[in-house]
Amino acid sequence: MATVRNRLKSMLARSAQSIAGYRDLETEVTIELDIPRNAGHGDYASNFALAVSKRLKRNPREIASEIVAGLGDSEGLLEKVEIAGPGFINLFVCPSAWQEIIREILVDPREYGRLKGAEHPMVQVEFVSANPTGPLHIGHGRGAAIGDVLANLMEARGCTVQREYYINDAGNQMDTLGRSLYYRYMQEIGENIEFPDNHYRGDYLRELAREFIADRGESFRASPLTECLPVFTEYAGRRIFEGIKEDLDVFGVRFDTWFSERELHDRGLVAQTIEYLRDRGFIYEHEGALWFRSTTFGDEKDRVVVRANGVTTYFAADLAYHRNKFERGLQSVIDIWGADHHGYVNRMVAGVEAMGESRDAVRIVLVQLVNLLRGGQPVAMSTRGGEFVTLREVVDEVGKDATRFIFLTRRTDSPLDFDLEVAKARSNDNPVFYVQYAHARLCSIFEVARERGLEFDWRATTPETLGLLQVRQEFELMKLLGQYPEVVGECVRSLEPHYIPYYLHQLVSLFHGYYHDNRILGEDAELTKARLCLALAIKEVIANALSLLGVTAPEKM
RNA sequence: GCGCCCGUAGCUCAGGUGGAUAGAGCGUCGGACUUCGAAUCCGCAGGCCGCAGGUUCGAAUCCUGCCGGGCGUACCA
Repeated sequence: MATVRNRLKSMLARSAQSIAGYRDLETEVTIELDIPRNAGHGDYASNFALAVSKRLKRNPREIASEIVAGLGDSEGLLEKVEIAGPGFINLFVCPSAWQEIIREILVDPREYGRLKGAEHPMVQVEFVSANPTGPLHIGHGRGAAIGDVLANLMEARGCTVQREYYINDAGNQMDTLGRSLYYRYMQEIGENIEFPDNHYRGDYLRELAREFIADRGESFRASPLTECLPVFTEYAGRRIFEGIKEDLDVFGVRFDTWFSERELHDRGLVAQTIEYLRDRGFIYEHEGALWFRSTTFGDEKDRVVVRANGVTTYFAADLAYHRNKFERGLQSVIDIWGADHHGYVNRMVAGVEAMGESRDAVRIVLVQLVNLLRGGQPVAMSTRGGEFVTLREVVDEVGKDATRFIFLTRRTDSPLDFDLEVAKARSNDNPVFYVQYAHARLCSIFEVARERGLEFDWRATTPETLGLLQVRQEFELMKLLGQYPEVVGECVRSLEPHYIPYYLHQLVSLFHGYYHDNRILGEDAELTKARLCLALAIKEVIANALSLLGVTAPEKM
């Protein structure tokens, strides 16, 4: 069913067609509805008359009254309409329209807020994609949460979504990793050898070296590095990657596909892509290197794809990778990147466009950095320096739910302070418990109802019974429940999940206040039924929203 | 230097496509449990929305210029 807002919008749009002079305008003015802050201004308000008054050269209040006169409210949606101030049209919706929302939710709670369109565009969300040279850190965790939830949201809006992890397992960073393990290995078996600069210093490689010794013994003591390096590289890469998968699993993140960069090279796709772009006239030679003409598509300078020494760049692999994505039949690609990669956005979009895709076939979400704090004090983080806090440590310490919720409660392009002490607190500081508590509390109401032998089936509840919901907070709750589909839609439109946690907080806060002031299980049997319907709808929407966030909705806490 | 992002309450942050009196949490202070969960609720205080112009009926929101902060500016990965 269309939302109340959309039904009102089309009513207004029909009426606007009959305004004198409106149809002569070259472009239509889209009708938008605001929810006024002040309840006296109605449930929804339109500024349409103000927006067109200049172009029609007419008084906005006159226009507004014509629109109001022409409103055909065949559904009986409106209780009253007022023209206010300079020409706002304030719409007051009938109570029954809000009460219907409860039934709409309860018919299929898990589908509420979702869209089942005829089209199911194939969308890929590529995220995390951390180099397999060390464990995931807290910043990766933020990208993981955002990517995972965006994927959930796209699915909710009718897309077929593929979650992909791009593994940067090519290039000399893997050799550096292998050498790093080798040096730790030699140290662990008692060789007096210095750990060189520019290698991975993290403690995880000391641990890995000890595991390696347990697995393979000390037989490489006499082997020259050049000879045994592949063994160390393979071991380190494999074990670290296994660790990454496990950490993601604990964090509740799963991928459909793992795409290897090395495979891209091995299958010749990088070379093929360069040839493909050369055929299309976007590759030229300059000072011994091959360049991609990304300036054609708005990049600030052209980019090297093959260096003078014959080695392809990372960007060349990225071009091949994105070409491959579209060849796999994806219609839309969303890349979740760390904000420190923002300089690569233009060249990547240029690359996609050069391959004949539209500019917006690829959308890049930049996730800002996470500042890790403990009790207000910064915690130093540096991969090479080896002093950092892993995602796993954070999740083990503060839990999956709190970690995800905090990551998702900020705009993606806003830097995030993550304080371990706050995240760990089982208190008001921690918004996830506030929301989860409401769910547990709602569950316990139904538990008590059962204990009291109360017969309750929302299907048997009539509109007349729901009409007993008349308290101010009940209307506020019903209206807010009605907004949920729009909130989900807004997240998808803007690729920003944070609206969901804010919505949840608002909903739960309203509920806690309502609960405090009113008895759900009261003296009046019919009113109790009506309130249980409302309570059930709230509980379902909370669970629905939490599941989109990948956060559990506990029945008890 | 150039580019991208950000400056909103003491702190951390929300404020689609411009709307009517700028919001929340935390913190401070003061109240509310004999009841369906007090991990809750209610109230007080707290603001030149970085600064200065501009656009218009109307700007936290759009434009320009400053100031301040983060990141990026490789034939690295």
